[in-house]
Amino acid sequence: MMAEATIAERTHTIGELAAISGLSVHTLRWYEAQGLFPRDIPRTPGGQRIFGDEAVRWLALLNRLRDSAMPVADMAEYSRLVRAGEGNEADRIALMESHARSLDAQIEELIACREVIRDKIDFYRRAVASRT
Amino acid sequence: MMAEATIAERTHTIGELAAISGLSVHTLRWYEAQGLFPRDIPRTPGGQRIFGDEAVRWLALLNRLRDSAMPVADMAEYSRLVRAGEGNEADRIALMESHARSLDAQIEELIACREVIRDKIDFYRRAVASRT
DNA sequence: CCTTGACCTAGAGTGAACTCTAGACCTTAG
DNA sequence: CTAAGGTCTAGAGTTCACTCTAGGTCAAGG
Repeated sequence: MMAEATIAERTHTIGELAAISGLSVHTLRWYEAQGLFPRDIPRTPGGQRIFGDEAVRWLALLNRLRDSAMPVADMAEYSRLVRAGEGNEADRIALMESHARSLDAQIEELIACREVIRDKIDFYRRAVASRT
Repeated sequence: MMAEATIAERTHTIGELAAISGLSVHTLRWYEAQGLFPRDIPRTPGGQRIFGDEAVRWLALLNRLRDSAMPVADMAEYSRLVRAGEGNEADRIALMESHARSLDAQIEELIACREVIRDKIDFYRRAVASRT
């Protein structure tokens, strides 16, 4: 029983993938044009895109990268490395480590900002309280 | 001695303020046009802007807000509240608390991203190591 | 078959936040 | 007084990351 395949890859239309990934259909097509997929997207005979679960996972990663302010150009560079296949791990590590450093800096910056904001809020609260 | 004033406010030209704040001269003029200063900037008889240390401190705050992704429109709203003077502390608190929540969300998001990136780096390191 | 809704491409348009240009004016050191 | 360099305004231009339009094509239900 269940002899066909161990991993059942589901396929998705671009509309389904949009619903799953939270990106718009327009954006997905634009992402493809920007080279943000690590392999060519197969098509139906009629020319419509067929995405696999691989694409779903890949977009989850891209969403992380974008949410941490990686420029699209850098995501494209990373996609290019993955597309090129094994052997360029050093480049991928370099790219990711550079981004990790940016991420550390962003987090530190935001924590400092939060302190400033909290001080402001405290200050206004006290100003209000002292006018009882 | 020193009878004139207890606080010696230094004045700055727009170029000096740009050097201090890290913003460009163009951006400072644009900020003023967007209503991002809590009071009118005085001018020389010839029409050139005169900034005080107050402006330096204000821009330090704006830089914090901008670095934590507050839209210019929100900074303008905050400036408007400060410009209006005492009495609207509740509004200022609401604005800042809303931003603090956004900040908390951003920080959480970035920490999650950092985990993903670190996992990726570890994965590539192991891939490289296993090819000794 | 036929309709209807999703999909296709190429390219134009949008919004945010700057960034720069042109041509005139101001300020200050010599 | 003059020259050099900073500043002025109004408005155009840029970059990024989408977002939408027009004019078609495709696929699935009835």
